[in-house]
Amino acid sequence: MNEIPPRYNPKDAEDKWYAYWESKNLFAAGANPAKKPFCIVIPPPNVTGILHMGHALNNTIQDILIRYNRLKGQEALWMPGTDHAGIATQNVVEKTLAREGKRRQDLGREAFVERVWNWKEQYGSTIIRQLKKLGASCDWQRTRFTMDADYSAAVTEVFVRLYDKGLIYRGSYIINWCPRCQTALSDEEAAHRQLNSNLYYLRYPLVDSPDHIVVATTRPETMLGDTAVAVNPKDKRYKKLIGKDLNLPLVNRKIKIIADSMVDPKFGTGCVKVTPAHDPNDYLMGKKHGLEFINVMNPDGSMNEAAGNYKGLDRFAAREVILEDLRQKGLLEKIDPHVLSVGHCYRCHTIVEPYLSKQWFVRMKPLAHPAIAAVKKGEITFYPARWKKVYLNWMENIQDWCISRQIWWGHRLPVYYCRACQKQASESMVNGQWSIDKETTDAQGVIVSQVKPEKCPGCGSTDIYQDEDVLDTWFSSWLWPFATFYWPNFRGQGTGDRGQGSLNESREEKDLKYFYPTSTLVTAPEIIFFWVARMIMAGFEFMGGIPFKDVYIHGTVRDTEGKKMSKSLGNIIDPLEIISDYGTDALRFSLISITAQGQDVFLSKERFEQGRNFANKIWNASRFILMNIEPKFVPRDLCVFFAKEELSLINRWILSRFYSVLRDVEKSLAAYRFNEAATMLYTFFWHEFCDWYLELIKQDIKHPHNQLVMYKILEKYIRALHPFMPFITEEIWQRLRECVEGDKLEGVKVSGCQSVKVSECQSVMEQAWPHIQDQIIDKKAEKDAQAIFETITLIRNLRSSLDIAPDQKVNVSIFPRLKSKRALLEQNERIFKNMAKLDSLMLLPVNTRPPATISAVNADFDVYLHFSGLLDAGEERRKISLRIAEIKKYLLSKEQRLKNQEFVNKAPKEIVEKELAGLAEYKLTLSRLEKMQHELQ
RNA sequence: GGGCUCAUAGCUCAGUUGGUUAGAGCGUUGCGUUGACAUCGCAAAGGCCAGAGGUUCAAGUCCUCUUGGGCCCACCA
Repeated sequence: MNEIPPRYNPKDAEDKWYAYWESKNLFAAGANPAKKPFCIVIPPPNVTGILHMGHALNNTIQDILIRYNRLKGQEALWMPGTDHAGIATQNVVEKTLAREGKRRQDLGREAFVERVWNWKEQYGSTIIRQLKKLGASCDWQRTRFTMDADYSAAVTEVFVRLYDKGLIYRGSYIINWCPRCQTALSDEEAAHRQLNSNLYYLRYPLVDSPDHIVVATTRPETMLGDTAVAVNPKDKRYKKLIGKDLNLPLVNRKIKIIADSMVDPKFGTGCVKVTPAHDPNDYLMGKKHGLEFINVMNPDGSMNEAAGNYKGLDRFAAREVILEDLRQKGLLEKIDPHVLSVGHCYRCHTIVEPYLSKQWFVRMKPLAHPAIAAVKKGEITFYPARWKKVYLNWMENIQDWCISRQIWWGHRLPVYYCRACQKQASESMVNGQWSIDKETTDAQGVIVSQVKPEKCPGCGSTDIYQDEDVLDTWFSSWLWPFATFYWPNFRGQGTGDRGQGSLNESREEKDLKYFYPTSTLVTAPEIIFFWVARMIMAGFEFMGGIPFKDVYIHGTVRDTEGKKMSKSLGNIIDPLEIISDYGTDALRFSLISITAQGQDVFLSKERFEQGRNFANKIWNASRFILMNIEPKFVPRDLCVFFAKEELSLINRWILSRFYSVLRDVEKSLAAYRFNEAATMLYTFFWHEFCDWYLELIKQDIKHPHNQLVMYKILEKYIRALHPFMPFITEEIWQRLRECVEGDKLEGVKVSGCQSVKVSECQSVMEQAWPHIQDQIIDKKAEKDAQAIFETITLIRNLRSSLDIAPDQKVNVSIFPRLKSKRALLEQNERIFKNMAKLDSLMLLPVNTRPPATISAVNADFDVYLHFSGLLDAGEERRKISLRIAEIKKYLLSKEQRLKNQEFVNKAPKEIVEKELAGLAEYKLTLSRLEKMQHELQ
């Protein structure tokens, strides 16, 4: 046999097997009526994306689900792709332009977009390559991009349909404006953060009186756009001032004092300056009271003409100058420190400005309705369940969605205008149909059409131009679960090769029918509003039903301080570096085993050592087995073998343990408790299979029973571990296959529904997840073996307390307290001798301490270790009385419990019986200990 | 203002519907390296489960409050 190195080298295995899987097309999936579908759509990473720990966690979870369900015999499709990420990508390309000293305006729109495409072609697949390094088993041939022609067509069609239904409208409102990106943002894109700021108290003089009133504001620069001051109508302090005129300082504009119940008399001075063009509340008041809307800022955040002397100053510079000017005029009453939460652009972190502008919106309430009902009814389940509440709370208070962006990279709105008649047109048109009443506020003269109209349907002019804006990136992402299947304009005709159905049905259409709704969506909590909620709404609106059944929300990856890992904080741990240092499997396993359901993950580099060490352990155990498999070994069918042969306790024990663990792993995976599944697999392999089983059979490794069982457990275990650690399991599986080549391996090939010999499988990926064999689970064997192991540990403990060298043999006498346990010792004498390094094991006929021994007891046995030298009787007595005190404590608690009539009456029978059995056991142990102590007197 | 979440061993965290003596990894202590593995083995030490009440035969687990972290939402001038 080939030499196997004593250390697992991930680099050797990873690229090799990934290429192998791809070359065998093992990730591909398609409509297959013979199987049940299992589908996950990837949360499409930004094309500008670089793999970070959040991706690593997110995609590891998805890959585990996909690989697990694939092994379980489902048609498992993991749909991959990337997101064009409008603002983010535009920013990246603008930065590269800046290095050449250019701005996008220097190139012009067309050339700039061309440039972004070039950038995408060159760098856009970085994240895909990195996902492959992670082992992601996506069906890469299906890789989609949200700006692909087909996908864009879906986006356009959705816009037109919603407009046609009256669910999209254009209007002037206060939106979140990023002065750096110079675009509108949705409410979700303006991330609120606490800021230590000030509350400025300004004096506004009354026109007909020497008095003034005081307003409190956090943004004094907006006072230039004030067109009123509002007080609460019930506020006695100001009642008589309502309707009076004020002289707005610095601007010398006459503004009125108005009354509005929106004003909170308890905040500040109870007087609010009203700036309808720069604040959402003021906007509402402005509408209500017919105030003037004065915009004092340019799109870049500098002050405009309306700001008079302050024109050209940046908003924050203007703030300082205005405050100083007010101070000099004695109009700045005071400044109080004030904490407030301020919106920041989620792409560039600039403070957003509430800004009045004309934008496009989606009316959300009608869309939300079925999406709320679906989650309430349990059609969609959130894991962990608490996110359901968060989702519902948001959905029930949903606001209209601002979808237009003033950038260049993205899907352009399918909205056109006629230069010749736009001013006159009073109607809007959708796809050639004029409609009059759209309930839209500001849509006159609008032509909404999937393709650019050749001439104006109103006046016949050909002077038609398209709206400059593009759509919010999420306006394309929300279609991801079905637009990735080429909805609604399926391409090919009758090309489906696996499914049945109409000949005219394209392969894509069949796939969509087969895989939709998808199975599970795996994502992070911060995406629930951006994406999850909107996908559910889009699912109902366009597909008539839910887009996925389960939503698994995992935690956020943080550093050891609890801070979110981010490049700007400089606290990232690069997954690729971990892969390079420890291997992909180590990265995956470590990540998954520390991610309790939905809890945030606090990461340090050391955490990955556990995964690396585990991989190495698996490697060496496999190496040991491969080195010890007999050349003529035939891997017979385990179940047949088990039924026919009389197996030793140890073999029955490990087989039972394997299937017990497997059952628990399945349960945990079904409940999305990945860490639990990983930990169970880890503990079983390391601490049961390696520490005990392999050590136990070492002496007799050529025995055919041991040969078969060790081989079978390893081979099955490898299959069960594969979803978690795909590379090392493939490497070992291939070596096992090689080692028993020519023989019929047990198992069922996954593809197709026919049973196929494993020897025909070319990868562990084609194998089936091990089938649980209930008849092999043997709780009695597990308990007996446990008793033996505990006793061996007890003897080792005694040896250790006497500093007996590990290789020095000793003699032990044991008294079994119950006759029924005697056979355990007799039949497994060899095990004791090997594992505890015994010269002899004597079974005591009577319970009397042999001379020159130290003792210990457990639930079943009294153990005496013979040694040469003098017994320190005092020390021995001390040990025993400690133990007696301990046992008495337990005994007492049990006695009290059992004395309690209510416990006996109300507790379930099994619990009471357990307590009774425990009581008897402790009594027996106690009497033994007391006798021992007596003998020592 | 509303909601969520966390507090368990020196550190980082598990602990499913309440049920014997609360677990893991790392770290610590002692012993051990000619054949699977020192990325290892054997043995050990280490916990009033944040605090206070309550429900229950039974609470780390359920309820209420308190203290101290973290997060999210809201039209906090």
